[in-house]
Amino acid sequence: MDGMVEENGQVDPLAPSPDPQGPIASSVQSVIQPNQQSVIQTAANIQPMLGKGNVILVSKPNSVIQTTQGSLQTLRVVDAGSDDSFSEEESPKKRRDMLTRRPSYRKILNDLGGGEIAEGKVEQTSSEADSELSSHSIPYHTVLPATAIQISSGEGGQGIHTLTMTNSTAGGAIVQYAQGQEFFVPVVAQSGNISGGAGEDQARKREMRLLKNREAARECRRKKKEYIKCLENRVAVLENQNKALIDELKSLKELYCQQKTE
DNA sequence: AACGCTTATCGTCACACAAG
DNA sequence: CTTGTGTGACGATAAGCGTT
Repeated sequence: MDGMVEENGQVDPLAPSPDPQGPIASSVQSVIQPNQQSVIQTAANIQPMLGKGNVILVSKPNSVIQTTQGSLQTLRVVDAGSDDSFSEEESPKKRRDMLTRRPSYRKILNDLGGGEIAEGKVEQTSSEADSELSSHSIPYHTVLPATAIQISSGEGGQGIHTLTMTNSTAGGAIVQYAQGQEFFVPVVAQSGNISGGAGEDQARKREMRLLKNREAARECRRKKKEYIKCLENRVAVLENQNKALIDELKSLKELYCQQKTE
């Protein structure tokens, strides 16, 4: 569990881990209902799900973190603050926005302080980038290993960054890198052909847009998958809660009947 | 092995929306 | 208004699987 519980009750898997050691590798995804006692469940093979120093914000005490092995984990209850909480009197519009609109990728990046990609982001290996670029007929050159240059982008500065090449063509050249990976410089114009006409410029822009959109689509699908996992997990959690409440009601009824007959 | 079906994944397009 | 981004929709492709 490396996400902060959002004010709308969802655990944002993209949120930064409070653990300074970085995100936990597990991918527990849970949904916590606002203003109610909640249960966080983990998959059977994921434990411990909370690293030391992780904080979960819930607005109700007595919430439970439960694993499928039946073990409970201590939950540090922190006052989430009234400003961020999801009050019952929230306007329907705002409430709907909160429930239906997930934070944009840009906002997530801003929240992360400068471009940390979520832990689920699959870093593009050199071979993948190779096939990616070659499959779209963009010639490229391997320039140098990434370890030769260090670029700091604040805490957790990892992920794909876009740099602008000063000696590039008007459209600029994209330099993508991932930690430990190589740099690739897409060559969109052959040497001596840099001053190409408007048609080439259009084609270059289109190529850039397609490349960006391709990556955006990937990211979008990844987030969508996580969101669906969250919903599925929520179903499981609510079913368990429902079952527990039914059992509790049953035992209370029996107890009541026993006392009544005595 | 060949075929058909299902499912997952990917790239692209079109559109809505936010920011400048 | 322009530009950039996120996402739904659509088609193409590959992989897995059962049937013949």
